Amino acid sequence: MRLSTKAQYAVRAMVRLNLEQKDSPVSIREISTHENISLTYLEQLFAKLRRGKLVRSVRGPGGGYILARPAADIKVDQIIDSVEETLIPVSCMDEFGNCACSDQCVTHTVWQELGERIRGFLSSVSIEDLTNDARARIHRQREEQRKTE
Amino acid sequence: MRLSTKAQYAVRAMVRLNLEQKDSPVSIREISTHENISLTYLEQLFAKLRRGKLVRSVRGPGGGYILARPAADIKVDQIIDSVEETLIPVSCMDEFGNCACSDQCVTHTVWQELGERIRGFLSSVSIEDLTNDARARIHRQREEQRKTE
DNA sequence: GCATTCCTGAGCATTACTGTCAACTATTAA
DNA sequence: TTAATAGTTGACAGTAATGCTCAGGAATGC
Repeated sequence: MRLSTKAQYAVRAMVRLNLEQKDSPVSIREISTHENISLTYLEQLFAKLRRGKLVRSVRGPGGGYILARPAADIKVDQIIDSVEETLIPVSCMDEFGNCACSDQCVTHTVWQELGERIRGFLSSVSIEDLTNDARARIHRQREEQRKTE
Repeated sequence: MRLSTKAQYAVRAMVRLNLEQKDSPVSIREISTHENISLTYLEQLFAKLRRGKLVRSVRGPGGGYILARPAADIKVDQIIDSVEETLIPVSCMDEFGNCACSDQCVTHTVWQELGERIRGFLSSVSIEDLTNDARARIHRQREEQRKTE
């Protein structure tokens, strides 16, 4: 029951993009350095994020990526959808809860409800939330570092 | 974000065990037929369920497995734990929410909370619940079949 | 003792994941 | 126009996990 690193990377990259984004686009290289993710792999992920209309690309010198919408309007479940990771916990079921099993699954209900809870939670969390959270954590760590010095 | 079939099989097998269990033990063969799961594979799963103290085994002719506790006291998360599937969505985090990442994960919070929600939900669902649910579904299907005849 | 059932460990094919590589296209500064 | 920057695409390969089989062994009831 693990999220693929692809999905994790995508969320981290989006948060980082929002952290670094001021007025100008943020290059993939910058995100790669900060998050320690392979540059070529990030290219793949951002292609998908662009197709999912979560980011826009700016080409040419000084180019990079920018969020396509305000960070508060981008939810974690949308990011995961964009990189084509499913949030449905079993493979015999589609997104509407229909089950492909020939005879009735005796366990249908749990998985359906579980999927709904997972999506429900992830659709309630925005990039903005996570960015604020990250800022607070970075701040706290600096404070503690100062104390020990 | 898929549950392994191992975990799904284990839950289905437990529900089936409760469905078929009257006074005498239920053999793996019986469960295999009903749930259409390979017999030898089920043997592996039941070995783990036994180690997890969710079932007890009775050897010899007429033997099989019985639930180690009342069905209402066996929760789905315990079954999944027994077959060694994790409910933590990311690999850098342990069950207490401690993160192994060298620099701080900017996305730590979501995954931790998501994991807690998943476990919270699955620990609220018992084998008894699922069995009742399965009985109701079987009943409903029979009714509909009668109508179309 | 013999059939039935559980028990155990080794092994193996397939798939999915993670990432690299190489070539290409688009945009812009100079 | 040309060089530089940056994104775009598709093929592919190594690794790890998954899902499952097989071959035997051990306990038990009749």
